[in-house]
Amino acid sequence: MTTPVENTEALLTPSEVATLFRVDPKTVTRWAKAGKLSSIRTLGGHRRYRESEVRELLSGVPMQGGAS
Amino acid sequence: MTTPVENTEALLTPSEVATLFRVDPKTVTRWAKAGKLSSIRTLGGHRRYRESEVRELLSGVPMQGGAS
DNA sequence: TAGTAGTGGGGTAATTGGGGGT
DNA sequence: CATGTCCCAATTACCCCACTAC
Repeated sequence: MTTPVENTEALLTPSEVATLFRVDPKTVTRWAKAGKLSSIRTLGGHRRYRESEVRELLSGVPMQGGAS
Repeated sequence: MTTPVENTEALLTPSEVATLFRVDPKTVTRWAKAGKLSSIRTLGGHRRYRESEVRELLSGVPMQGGAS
């Protein structure tokens, strides 16, 4: 709340997301490539994922915009 | 390393649940479709099952307050 | 600066999903 | 009605090595 310059969203590493979904870290990377998961790249090229988004996906929240 | 993720429920793969119940993985899928078993889908469409729920079922004490 | 763990990238085998039939 | 097995296509898991993160 009173934290200065604090707009940082909690980020998760590929292995952490993989543990949450009970899948392989490589699979999480695949989801990011497919655009199914928002990924933030580090300056070195590694990916970080938003904890809030991951939790919504785990909660069974349907994807937005997707209609058929 | 810090572990900001602690709200994690242990998940099981279809084959693991099938092994525990001594049935075919397809059968576990049937149970999920029938709503007899809570299932969490991966972003690729594969199902993951809650270990706690499976254990309750294996114990012969099905959860009545479970979310569908 | 060095060292260990994790990650990215590509490729291949195993598992899973869905429908249909016994 | 419930389960096991067939088909196929898609997704996932594990193999390698090079680079990043801490």
